[in-house]
Amino acid sequence: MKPTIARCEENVIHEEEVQAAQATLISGLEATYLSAVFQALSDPTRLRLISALSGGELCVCDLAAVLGMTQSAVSHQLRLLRNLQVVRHRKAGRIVYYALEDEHVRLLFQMGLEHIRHPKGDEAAGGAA
Amino acid sequence: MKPTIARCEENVIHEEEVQAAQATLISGLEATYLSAVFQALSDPTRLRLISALSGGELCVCDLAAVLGMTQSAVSHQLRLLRNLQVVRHRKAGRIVYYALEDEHVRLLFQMGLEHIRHPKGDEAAGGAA
DNA sequence: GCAACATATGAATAACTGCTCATATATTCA
DNA sequence: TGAATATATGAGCAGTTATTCATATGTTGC
Repeated sequence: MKPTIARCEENVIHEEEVQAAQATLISGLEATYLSAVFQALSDPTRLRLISALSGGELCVCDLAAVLGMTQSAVSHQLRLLRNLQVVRHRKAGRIVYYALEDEHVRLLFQMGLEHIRHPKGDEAAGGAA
Repeated sequence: MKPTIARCEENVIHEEEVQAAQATLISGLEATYLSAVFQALSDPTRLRLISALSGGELCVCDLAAVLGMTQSAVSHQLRLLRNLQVVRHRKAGRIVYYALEDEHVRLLFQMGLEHIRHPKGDEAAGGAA
């Protein structure tokens, strides 16, 4: 980058910058793990579930009521979050209560929310609430 | 929740908890905006692009070389990131350089990476690098 | 033990997504 | 001006994803 010769030579402008980037590049495995975390947070329904649970434990039917969705749709999403260990659950008879389990997902959620609610000066205006 | 009567009455255990959750629940619009941010970060290729760009500006062909992917695949992803204003670009003749633009995406990326690399004690073991 | 209840699960489906392949577009150079 | 170069774009395609609908599973109470 910033080459004296603005020419992609063999599809690479400057071998040094490429190697420097590769040296610090996250690994394929890190990318896979990290993408799974963000993917958990990439669906509006799941975000709203996490938002509801951030106030404390709730059962499936209450979650369905809060979100205005069917029990089944909620259950499917909870299964996904459970498998990712974002949430934990406990049974009390027929009732199953869910709670947030993964603290760093909670932090990512809160940070993301804070940013869309209060964009900084250099932020794009895509997040005004 | 924590009801004396463990019975979902009309699909809601405790109307109070449901209303409390709804009062603080993120709106559908907030969920949509927030999910877009996390979705930008939910693909391994895009994460690796962001990782490469976090070290500084790079051109498309260098990015393709760094990631070991085709120019086309990289370009498509850059278009998406551009449209989300995660990256900005400048042209120097035929060469197009891309750089990270959205500071809060950068912070989310860094925080997420830090967490998978250094899980805390209460973290699930799904992120060990 | 059977009916009621709360939730989980599976199949289907429409919509979505990332990459390949081809080519359009913009820039440079002889 | 035409060829070469770097990148953007679009169609196609296989794989993925969220919800619906149906039903399986586990728990409770009479």
